[in-house]
Amino acid sequence: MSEIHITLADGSQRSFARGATATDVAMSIGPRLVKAAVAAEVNGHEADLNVALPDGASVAIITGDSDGGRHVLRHSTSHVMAQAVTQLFPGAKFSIGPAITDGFYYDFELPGAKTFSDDDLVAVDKRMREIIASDQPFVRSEMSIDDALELFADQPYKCEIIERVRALGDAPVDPDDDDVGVDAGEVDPGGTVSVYRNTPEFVDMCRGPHVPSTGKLGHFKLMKVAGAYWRGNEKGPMLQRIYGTAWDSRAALDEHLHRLVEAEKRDHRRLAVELDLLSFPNELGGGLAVWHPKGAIVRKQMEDYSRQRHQDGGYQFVYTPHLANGKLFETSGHLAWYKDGMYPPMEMDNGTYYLKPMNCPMHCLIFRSRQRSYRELPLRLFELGTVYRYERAGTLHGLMRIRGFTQDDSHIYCTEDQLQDEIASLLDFVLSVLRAFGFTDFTAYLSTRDAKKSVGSDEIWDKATEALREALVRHGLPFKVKPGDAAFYGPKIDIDVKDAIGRSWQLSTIQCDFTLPERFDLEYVGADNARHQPIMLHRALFGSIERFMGVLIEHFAGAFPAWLAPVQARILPVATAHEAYAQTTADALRAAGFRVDVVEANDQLGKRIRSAKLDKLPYVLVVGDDDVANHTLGVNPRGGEVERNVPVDDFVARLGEDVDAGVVLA
RNA sequence: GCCCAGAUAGCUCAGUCGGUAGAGCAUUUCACUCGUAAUGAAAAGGUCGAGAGUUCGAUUCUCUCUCUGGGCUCCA
Repeated sequence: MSEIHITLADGSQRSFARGATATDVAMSIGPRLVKAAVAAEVNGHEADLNVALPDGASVAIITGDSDGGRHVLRHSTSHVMAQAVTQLFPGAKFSIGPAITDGFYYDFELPGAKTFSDDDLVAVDKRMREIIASDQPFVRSEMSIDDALELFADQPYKCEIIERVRALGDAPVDPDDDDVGVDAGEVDPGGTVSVYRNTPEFVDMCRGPHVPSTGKLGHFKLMKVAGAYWRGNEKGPMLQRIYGTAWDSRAALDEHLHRLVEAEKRDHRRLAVELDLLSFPNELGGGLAVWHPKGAIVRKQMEDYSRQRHQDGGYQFVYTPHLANGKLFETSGHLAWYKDGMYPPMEMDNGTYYLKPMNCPMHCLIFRSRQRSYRELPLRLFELGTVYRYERAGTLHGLMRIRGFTQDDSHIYCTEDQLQDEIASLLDFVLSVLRAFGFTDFTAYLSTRDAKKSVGSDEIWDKATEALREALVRHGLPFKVKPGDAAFYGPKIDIDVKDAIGRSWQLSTIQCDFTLPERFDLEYVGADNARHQPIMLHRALFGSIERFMGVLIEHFAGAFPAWLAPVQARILPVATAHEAYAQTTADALRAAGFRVDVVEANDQLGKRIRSAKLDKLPYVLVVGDDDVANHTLGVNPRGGEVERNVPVDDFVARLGEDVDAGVVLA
């Protein structure tokens, strides 16, 4: 038999000479496909284009413009980078170099503990392009573990990976297991090791597949150098990581780089300064922000809305102090678990005080302040509570990760019977509030126990986890599980939202807690006149006001909807003669409840309009002779066309509608 | 906390191979009074992040610290 039969992706069958490869299959379809092909899927498994196909195989060609294809391009490019680095820095050890979202990285240890500089990056880039120009083949071979250990004898990280996989033996590899997942991509645990050789000198261990030759690559850019711990272990060696991005075409690469530039323009740290919303003065210390008047207006709108919704939702408002005796946090367990994350103690003559890192212990004290009846449950305590956490220096990030912040924090005490309903209605509440701020795309996560980082019995954890899971199922909100991601006191549901340019942010959290009620000896008198322990839910919708503000700034790119905008309309008199009318009109709009300012005619109109547009105001209003005569406005809406001769009353109604439309009480 | 890169006017940045600094925008003033994205002129604005060291002299070189950016780790 000299022919083999191949089934293509569309279901059709073709015959090829024995020994035919996926490249031959692609060639039989068309030359453009050959050019675009980077790998193949053979019987459901990714494979190199140039391996001989078995008879009867199902073959799909993977092209560079698919997700799988880009993955192959990126992974192959990372090999090229490793080769470039080992050429430029003889003696460099390389560890792992996977494809990641939008790109790839490779971790190195350079001889003499050298670190990469930006100049080195330029040199690496140049050498990579030489390697690509020389069109080296990626030649796959397989060998025994012992042979691989010998081949990589001078590459300790590779040897460590091989040894680890050998230690696993034939045990099935769980790609979600952090301890093996990284290595699993590099080595086949079946007892053999596959390697890809580009040159007599450069060979890397890899499961593949790869492009047939380096000539297929080239649309890449090295992005940055970073330190990264070997195997993610903080106690282990710090390797040098180079990140790059790679695409199937110049256009796709350029588009990606353009997206990065656009995302940078939305950066809340930049917009916060440009729009005069808030700042992070060095004098305050790291991770602490001050809110300027314009930012404070946005914040007040957020807070007012939040308070209104909580009031409507049956919450009771409370206030608690910013610091407390350390005994409180011993009782709660926070000192035992998070002392490093708390600001250091203040030794006073009557005890040791700490800034509060959480509001929950104080809310528990409120619950405990008197005997509680089952008739009071669910008891929902709400506070915009400001907390302080000493986040490690390297982790701070604008408003997103900050040391002093205010949570829209609530603790709900309820009976076991009420738990399901409470969580389910809470999910409705969360999504409804988030929708009011313009978010429509949500992802829920259920975080489960990490036995090493938690307190409480298995029974309690199981009960709490099931309650959350059941509520998610009942609610119909799709969710994913994050194993071991729970807080120390209980499992949680996190809600991520997608912003206007598709990035995900974790905002809301609902946490189930059997532990604090126990630690604080909380109890209520039930209908049976006996004492029972309530269950406690922790929840925040914004997460923190600061972080939510940061997300809003980036989501709206600083162009807040009318109900949130610090200035809703700016009136520009065409000339000084129109200023009195401008002021009168501004007063009328203010009387109608709007935030309006006037910029006098000291500069040209065009310049003032430009300035107002850069401030991203919802409306710019121009008033001249006609308007003074007719009690009208020129209306220049953000993102719309200029309208002339709009009666003031009409505009008042219109702005009112805009504002109302922003607060949909869904 | 770890690796790398930074910190110069309110903002964005240039510059000084060691001799105490400059632009644009913003601000103020003057002129212009203009109908939808940058009028012109002038003025003012900086102990060049902080401290120490080397030096006749440090914003510049060295060290430490603080803060920032990108990662890693962490995130109650």
